[in-house]
Amino acid sequence: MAGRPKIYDETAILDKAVEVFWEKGYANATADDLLHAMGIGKGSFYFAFKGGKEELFRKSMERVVELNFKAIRDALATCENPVQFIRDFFLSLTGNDSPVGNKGCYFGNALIQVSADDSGLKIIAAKYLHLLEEIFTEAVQKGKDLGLLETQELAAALGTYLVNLWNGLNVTRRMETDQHKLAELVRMNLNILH
Amino acid sequence: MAGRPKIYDETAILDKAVEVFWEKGYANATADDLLHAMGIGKGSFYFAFKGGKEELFRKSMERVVELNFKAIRDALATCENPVQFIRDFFLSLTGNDSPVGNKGCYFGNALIQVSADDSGLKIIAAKYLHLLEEIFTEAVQKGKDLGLLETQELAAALGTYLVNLWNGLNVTRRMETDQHKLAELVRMNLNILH
DNA sequence: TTTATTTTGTACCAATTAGTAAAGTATTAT
DNA sequence: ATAATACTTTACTAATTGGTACAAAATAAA
Repeated sequence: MAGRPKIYDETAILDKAVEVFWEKGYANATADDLLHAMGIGKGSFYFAFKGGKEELFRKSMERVVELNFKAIRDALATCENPVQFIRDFFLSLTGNDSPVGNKGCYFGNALIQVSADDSGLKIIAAKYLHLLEEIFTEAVQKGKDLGLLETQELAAALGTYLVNLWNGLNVTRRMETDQHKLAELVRMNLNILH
Repeated sequence: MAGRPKIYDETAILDKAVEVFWEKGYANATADDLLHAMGIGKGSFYFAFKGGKEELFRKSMERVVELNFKAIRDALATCENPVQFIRDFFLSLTGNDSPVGNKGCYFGNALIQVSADDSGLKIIAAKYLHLLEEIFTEAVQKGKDLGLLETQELAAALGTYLVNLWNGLNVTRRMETDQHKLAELVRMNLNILH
């Protein structure tokens, strides 16, 4: 295999694209915004991402799953108290220093920002949110198996509950900056884990 | 006051604009889309809405509040069981025939779709979501006053809880089409009203 | 060194964007 | 009728959009 070598790191520029999409939203992020942030020219871009903006966004979603969801799943797999982990996870969302910030959920945003004709992207975003739901469900099941939960609710139902809480918080955070109210809101919701 | 009379009904074309914004999203709705749906020319449009798309959206938000939130508030004011009203309200969101459909919340959508530089619109959208929160809070307070609720939680905290549920459902509906799961999700959330 | 292969930079393009300018039309007040 | 006002139509513009074409450049293999 011969040929001129790439002068950029594929995942590095993908991370830059993620930043732009997350900050500006899918519809508002222009090709120029993205190219500038990625630091590559049009030729390189359309060579690497033949599908243009849509393909870039698809790959950026994969990257976000890789970076964020896998990390959560791994942490849950190794931690000894998955229920406490979930509590801490949601409470951390109420702070100013939240990893999510006020940028919201990458996939929830996508579901709302992507135009109707790009329904393929929406389906993928929904799929990844279902993955998050599964992660929550597994954590709850593990908590039950360990005898940390006495609730009669099914683990799957609680997984749905938690992904809905996640979806809600990512919107509510944008209308409500009072951290105490947010923390109180999370506390009330987490009462379901008993 | 003299002058050529308008040949269209101001609120009628506003309703058309609401449809387009709700269907396509703020960023994806082009001036052409809007003008075509409203059935007026550019001249008339920029005459009636000097601020262009942004002003149109601001007025469209007012219109949605007028049509939707005021109706909820009025219904709550006259109904005899506000708690049951809230239960019915949320359960109705889980059906296919939901008034919200899969278009989501006009204001939640706005918070996520509007670009960062249009922060004025976001502030207004957040304000209207706070209005919804107040409506929920009042309903809960009324339920408490009537002795329909024995919970120790404050009405305001429950109002926040309910607006967060609203925000969550409007996203979760887009990833989860199974109505039974949605109904179960709502049931679990409404257990907090006891 | 030549050739094949892969990547990059530049110039270009057609379509669409939001928005303006201005001439013309329909009405009321005088 | 005439003038003042309020609205509409049409044509235009300047900028930006995503995307393409293609020659030049950088490398590995022959």
